[in-house]
Amino acid sequence: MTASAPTPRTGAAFLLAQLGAHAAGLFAERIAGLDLTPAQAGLLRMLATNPGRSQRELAGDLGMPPSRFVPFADELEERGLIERRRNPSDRRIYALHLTGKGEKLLAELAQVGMNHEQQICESLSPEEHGQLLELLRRIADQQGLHPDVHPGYRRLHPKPKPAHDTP
Amino acid sequence: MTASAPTPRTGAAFLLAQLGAHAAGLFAERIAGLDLTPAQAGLLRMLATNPGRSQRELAGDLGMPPSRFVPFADELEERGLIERRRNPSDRRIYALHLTGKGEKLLAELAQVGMNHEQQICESLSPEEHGQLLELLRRIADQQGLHPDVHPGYRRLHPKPKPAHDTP
DNA sequence: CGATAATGATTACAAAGTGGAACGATTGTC
DNA sequence: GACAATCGTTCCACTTTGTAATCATTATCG
Repeated sequence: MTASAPTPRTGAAFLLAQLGAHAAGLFAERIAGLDLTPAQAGLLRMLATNPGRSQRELAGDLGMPPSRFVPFADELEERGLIERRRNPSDRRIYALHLTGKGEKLLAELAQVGMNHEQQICESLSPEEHGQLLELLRRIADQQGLHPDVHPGYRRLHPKPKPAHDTP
Repeated sequence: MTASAPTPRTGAAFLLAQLGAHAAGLFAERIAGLDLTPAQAGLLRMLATNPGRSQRELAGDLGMPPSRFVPFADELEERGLIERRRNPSDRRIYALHLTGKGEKLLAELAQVGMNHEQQICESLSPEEHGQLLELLRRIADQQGLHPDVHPGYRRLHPKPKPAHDTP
């Protein structure tokens, strides 16, 4: 076969971007069954691990302007998944918390995440899966990525799903 | 340290999505110096490896509707990077080709890609880098991903670069 | 202690991005 | 030779996006 390739056309960085978008899209499809977007799921997880933060902080971590965070949180609050609590010492701030319903949904979300993980890593042996995890964690750590947020959360609506059954 | 984690909060799938978005964003910043978006770079590469295809085909691979592909290709043509050639046997079709200028830019792009790869995999030994490549390729292959396109190409404008020098 | 600046949440709004439908031109089918 | 299909393109309504202005509350400071 031919030898020299001008570009490493399938370098690790490109594969990461490609697989990342693929995995993110697949995950978005899965959680659409729970009426959640990736950004919404991300917020729920953030609130679970770190409750009581202000909206501005959360918006910052999600990479979206505060103005768009408001209706974003509104919907989740109307659905009874999160709660806005006033801070008595500083009444400007809304401390966001997960409701019981929100925690329940988060549990379902965890299950979905497990299935998703399995689907993505289907072609890997348990040892290889462990290897991959370690390599990815190392890179993520060295690149200074926070454990809960990724830049893709900026986008609210992934897409309205042109399904495969409507002719 | 604490033991049970309700969710594999840093599973491989999540890390892939996170790192993928990170790598894609970083790459977008790099090629912004060449006045290119990821989608534009993707098209150039597609034309290099597979010239003469129709606009509809290319739009399909890029995941965008033909209506948006037209101005997208227009700009690249105005900049003299690609060429629309009429097919004598079927005058409906425009066969897209890379110009000399386009090939030249693609070479620069390859260089950028190498630097980018190095930056992402900085924390890995050569052996580990090879391991990662093999694992990612296996997954990508099993997930049915084409070697040249990834779903992130759907988006045209990555962002207007909020630089770090303008107060 | 009262005026002023600063911060958080929210609203208003203009600009841009997006996909689907409609339109000529050309080609395949029968 | 009429009719459906295909390609490139234009048109357009709809949504998404970020910035600026607004209101309430708190810190600063003379």
